Amino acid sequence: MNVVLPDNSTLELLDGATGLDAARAIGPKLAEQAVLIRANGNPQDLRLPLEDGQSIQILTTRDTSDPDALYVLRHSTAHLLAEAVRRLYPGVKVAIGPPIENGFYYDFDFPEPLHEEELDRIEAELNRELEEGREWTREEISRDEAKARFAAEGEPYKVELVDSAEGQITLYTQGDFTDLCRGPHLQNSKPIKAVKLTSLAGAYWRGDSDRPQLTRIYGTAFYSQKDLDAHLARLEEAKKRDHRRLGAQLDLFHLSEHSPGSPFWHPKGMVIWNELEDLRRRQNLRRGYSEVKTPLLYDVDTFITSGHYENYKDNMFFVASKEDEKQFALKPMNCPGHMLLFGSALRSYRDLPFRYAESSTLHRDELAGTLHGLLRVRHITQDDAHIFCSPDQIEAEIFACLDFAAYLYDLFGLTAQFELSTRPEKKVGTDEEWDFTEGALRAALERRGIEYTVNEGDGAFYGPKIDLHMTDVLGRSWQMGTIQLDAIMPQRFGLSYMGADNKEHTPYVIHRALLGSLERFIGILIEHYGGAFPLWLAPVQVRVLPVGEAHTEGAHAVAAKLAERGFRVDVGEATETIGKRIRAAELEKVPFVIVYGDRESEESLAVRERGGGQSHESFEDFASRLATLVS
RNA sequence: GCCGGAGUAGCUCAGCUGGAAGAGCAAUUCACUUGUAAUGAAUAGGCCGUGGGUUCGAGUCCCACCUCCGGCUCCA
Repeated sequence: MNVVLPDNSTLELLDGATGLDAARAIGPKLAEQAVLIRANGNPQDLRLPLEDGQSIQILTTRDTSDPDALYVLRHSTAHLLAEAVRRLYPGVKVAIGPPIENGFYYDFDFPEPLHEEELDRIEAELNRELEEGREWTREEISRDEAKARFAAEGEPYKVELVDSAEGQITLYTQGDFTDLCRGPHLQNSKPIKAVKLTSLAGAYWRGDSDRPQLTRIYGTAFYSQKDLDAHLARLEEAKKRDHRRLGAQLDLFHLSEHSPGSPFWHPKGMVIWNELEDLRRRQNLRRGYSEVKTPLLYDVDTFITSGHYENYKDNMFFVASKEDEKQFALKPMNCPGHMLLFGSALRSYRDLPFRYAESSTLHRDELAGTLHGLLRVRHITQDDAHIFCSPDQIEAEIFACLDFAAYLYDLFGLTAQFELSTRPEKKVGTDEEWDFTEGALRAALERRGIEYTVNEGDGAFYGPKIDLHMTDVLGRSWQMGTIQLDAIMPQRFGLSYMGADNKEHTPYVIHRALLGSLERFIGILIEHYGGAFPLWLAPVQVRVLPVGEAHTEGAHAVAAKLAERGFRVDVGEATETIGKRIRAAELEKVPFVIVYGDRESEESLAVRERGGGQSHESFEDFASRLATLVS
């Protein structure tokens, strides 16, 4: 048979030849260094046979940054970790250990709790295995045989995994450890040059919080120590951009134990907040939305009607009134308020769609362990809107939402990943309704040519949704915008409009937030810009520094003239050396610094840009340059 | 909520086997009057997260709680 090599040449092999055979046919050195084969683009174990006509690419220890090559390296390292743990902790049960982005993990059920300090000991044992060297062997066995084998070893998790595994059951063995595994794996442990166990965490078996919690050990591995060092250095750099660190450093916000999960916005943080609010208002106005304001507090009946009480009561804050028997709740979302608003008058099809916009304070009693700086809060502010429309208006409205989102994300140079979430188990409404709403969202994405992934069963209880996700500096994915199509809640609130046929019809509602939560969006922006905001968002846009006390008056005059033109400007008084004040401005990431001394005048200002560039220009030139930059 | 870790000055952190709470930066004052990333000196600043316990003696050891960090679960 023949296979095609990356240079398009053909390699002739015996029938049934494996990837390793192909490597050997090319050269012994290549065979030694081979870690994985890509057959028609798919990663495949070297031990598996090739097929006639396949195009193949052999990955070696030199493909140190190829994602597939790193995956196989880390997957094999995870198996070495399991071997080491089993040797050090008799009685431990092994669960599952896949490679992940930037590393791998392995889940164990330890007889005694494991503590972080013990990671060093495990890492040492793993390195000892590497020194001894390990070879992997692969075998295919029957399902029953595999179950019997793992049952005999006292590995109940593995037995369960065999039951749910699809296709041929394969085992990989190295040292005295055999694991149920689909592969692929390295030939031997020689390519593993650098290993680090990074952290310890609890993780529920099969991701189910009703099942036992296992101990997860995270680690990473590389083809060279240099790559590991670079990876760790990158992590350190990323931590410097962490919005929680920059938030304090730039004096934007803080969090307090007196109100966990609710940011205190400082004056400088509020500047950014208000710029985003202005942006939201301007764009909503331009796109036909109407600003509304609905209460923060509602009787519980409202949330029973909406269905939120049943689904989310554990995450709501309840409030008692001394005069009223009724119990109240702080709104965790705006939809019921907007439903009541729509239902407050008789509506005509001629007036549809209604686009109610409100950026209101919401409270959600999130579990303590899930709070995370600005990215997961209890006090949440969405740039929310609800569009009440007729069936024939749905498509155009969804298109408009997608375009609006694209406009906003482009403005910040952010790229979102789109996800379509479909009917969940706890859905309300009929399958026919869901077929319609899911179909409408899917069609909108496809007709706009947007790439998306599908999260089956991840929709809201009242409708499917398109979510826009962003990644933070440490690679964690967060939901930003969401566009949801709802056929259910308007029915539950008994909403209707009069149609052209003089009959009552139930409107559809599109729930949408595009920035998502203002808190979270600002958190993402802080990390995205590393605190160096573009001029229009910068809390202080220009700082004027008088060289000496004699220049104080002149500096204030320049500052006042800039403030008059609408720029955010302050003066760094001459109480310290000019060098120190410039340094402070750089650390605060102020976009422009004007040094004002004997040599300066309105005709010639000394302008320093963030990062160090210097120029001389007249006040008028500088002011018009700023005006261009913020527009 | 669950697993593991951490809470010492406004910030970043030291404080060993229990024996008189420290440094740098920031702040304040004084001197210097400054030219593009740190002038010098002095001063002030602490319920060592909170509550309980062990001890002659607790920042240090034990218990509970709170908050934060890394994950898991959850995220309308």
